[in-house]
Amino acid sequence: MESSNDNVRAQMRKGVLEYCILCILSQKEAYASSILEELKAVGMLVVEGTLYPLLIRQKNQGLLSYRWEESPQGPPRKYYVITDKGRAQLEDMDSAWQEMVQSIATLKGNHENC
Amino acid sequence: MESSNDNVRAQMRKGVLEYCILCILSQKEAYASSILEELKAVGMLVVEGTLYPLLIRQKNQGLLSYRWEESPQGPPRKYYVITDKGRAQLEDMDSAWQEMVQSIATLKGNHENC
DNA sequence: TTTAGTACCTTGTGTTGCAAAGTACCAAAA
DNA sequence: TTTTGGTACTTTGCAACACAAGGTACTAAA
Repeated sequence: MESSNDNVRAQMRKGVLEYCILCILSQKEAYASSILEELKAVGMLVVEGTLYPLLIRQKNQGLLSYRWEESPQGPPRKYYVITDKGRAQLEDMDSAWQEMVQSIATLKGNHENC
Repeated sequence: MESSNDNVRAQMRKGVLEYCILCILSQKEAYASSILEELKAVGMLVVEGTLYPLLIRQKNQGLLSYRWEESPQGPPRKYYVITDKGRAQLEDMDSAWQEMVQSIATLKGNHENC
């Protein structure tokens, strides 16, 4: 049996990834592989099969757009760009995240033994 | 179209609810309705159809056990109790949660405009 | 021409939260 | 007694999601 630890983290990541993507793209344009690198750098491991459908979903929702750009090496890259609608959603998610952090802090405060 | 805000929060809750339940039960035994009240009190709104299957899952995983107790009014209550295995998992989730909070803080640090 | 590296995409599976509806116990009112 | 309302637990069907695995395509070097 593998460590249950991995599964715990995988479950917690759900629903937060979309927030991370918008956060990254709010600063600068990026293509999928570079986003994967950035997430990996902060300890949020994600795989391609998760990220690509997520980017496509966010594009279809109007949160992102993209443009193609030549790569110095290899096939062209699809650079994603956050839209105004995406920035608005990011603000919503920012509030939602902070509220959730607060909720759990309160729960832990009520139950010191956590 | 309804506020996208609700959906944002619903998505973020995923994977964190299990953590909240263990946190609440780590302090004292509780039955489903009282857990719902406590979650509502800290702003983590959940409905019955979510909580009951979750409790059953955790019980089947050996994280919880339960006992029946008479109610002063109405049908008997199913009091859930955290097990040693549940406490171990709670420690894992505690680490996982803190790491995720840190990851997002780092992402936001890298991108001040978030 | 073949190989290696980079990049993007799709399919199938299992898990999960939720809405909605159902079952059952109890006590007070009709 | 029967009905009503409150409390509590359960189940079913659905949609969204992360992920594993496999696939396609472009480029350049061997």
